[in-house]
Amino acid sequence: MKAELSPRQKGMLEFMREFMEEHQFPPTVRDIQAGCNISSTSVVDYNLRILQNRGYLRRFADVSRGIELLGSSRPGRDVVRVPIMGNIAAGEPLPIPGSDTWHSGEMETVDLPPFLTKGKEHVFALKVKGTSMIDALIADGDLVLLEPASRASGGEMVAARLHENNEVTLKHFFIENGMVRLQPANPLMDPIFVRADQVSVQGKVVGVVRSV
Amino acid sequence: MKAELSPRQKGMLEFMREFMEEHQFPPTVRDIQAGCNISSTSVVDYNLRILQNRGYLRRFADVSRGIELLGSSRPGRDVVRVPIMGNIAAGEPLPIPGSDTWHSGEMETVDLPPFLTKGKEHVFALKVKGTSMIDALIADGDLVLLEPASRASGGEMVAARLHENNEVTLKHFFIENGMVRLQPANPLMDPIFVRADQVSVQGKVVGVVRSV
DNA sequence: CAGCCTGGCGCACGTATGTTCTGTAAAAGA
DNA sequence: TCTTTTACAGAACATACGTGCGCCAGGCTG
Repeated sequence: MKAELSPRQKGMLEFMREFMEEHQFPPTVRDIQAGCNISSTSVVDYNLRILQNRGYLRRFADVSRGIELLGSSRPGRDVVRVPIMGNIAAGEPLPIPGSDTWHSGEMETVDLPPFLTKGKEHVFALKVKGTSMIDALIADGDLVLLEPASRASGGEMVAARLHENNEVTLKHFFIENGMVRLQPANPLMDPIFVRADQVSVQGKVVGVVRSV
Repeated sequence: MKAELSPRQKGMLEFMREFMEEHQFPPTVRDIQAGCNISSTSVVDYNLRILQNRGYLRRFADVSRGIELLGSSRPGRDVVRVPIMGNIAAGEPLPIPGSDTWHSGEMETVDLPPFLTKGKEHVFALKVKGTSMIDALIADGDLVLLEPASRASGGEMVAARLHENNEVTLKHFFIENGMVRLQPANPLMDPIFVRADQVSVQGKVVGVVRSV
């Protein structure tokens, strides 16, 4: 089977994407025919069939506009809605979501590409206030994405609360013979060592988003 | 006009949203009829008409599945497709897009929430290799979002090429009596001063995305 | 009560739309 | 050369689907 797409097939794909941008339903066979200057509906059907076999789309038999665009070039659709639970700042407790606080209704949210949350459930976002996270390569105004967790395995970036001064900090988490090592993401900075009962994990960091 | 929606109308709205999650085309009148246990298509049409008048949706006459859901609960839609033009690493030139290289066809892309690009045109992304951008609070593997530019005004974060060693670096850009000051985002680190003809701006940084 | 809304029902009509059948012509094998 | 495959054309067919019409049951109002 040939790997290349004919120019007509490429044109049809592009037209279908543009069409779905404008309306939010797929075009009919005759829409494609008119939009791509094709003289017969059977030609559209013919090429649609090919595009389907190559995995560019799926068709539903006997369903009007029954075309489902597949593959990488499908805009929209794959976004994950993540709630912004509040702020994170030095010296303040982390607003961890209880299962009760989980109405996404009327809470501020962001739509993010799924590669940032990678299937993790209950990911939430916090807005960073201040520069106290700078050793985690996180600046003022950044959005950190967290996954609720109370334990962590070696090397994961976590939001850790130090009982001593009740501060929350973002560090890489290691356990080394009974002690916890909190390693800043910036290799130029020194790690912190604390007793395991003097630190508690509040969540795992799954991503950071910065808008300048 | 009554403000409340009848339970049947709410059910129809919910059904339509669920339907569009599953497929990516709107349901027909008869789909809604079956999905909401309504005994006649005309009832569906009747309530659809009401929902349209209240601004919950738009309908296209004589078009199968010609229903366009409006309002806040429309996920997807607002995403910006940004091409990933390549890598950015210390000592390597920046792959700046020419207008010829602008076919989004067959190029790797990411869908991002629009607050990251904020209306800027031709934004593109580069994947950071290595830790050379660490003074800009950018880690290995981060995705930096750039807007093509050859000039910058005071304080903007730019991708600047130093002619001396032909390195590209991300810094805040300032002009101070004929000299250019490149200020790292990390306030603990010292700025670089160079002659204006010894540096060229390659683009403005508009955002950073990190997936851990 | 007659009128007149609202909300619902069933049906049938017409068109919008997917599908298929019959050809044609150029390219590709053999 | 003959055959096969690819790509397209045109038309007819079958059905998916929106829409309009008539009707009915309650709840008002005069």
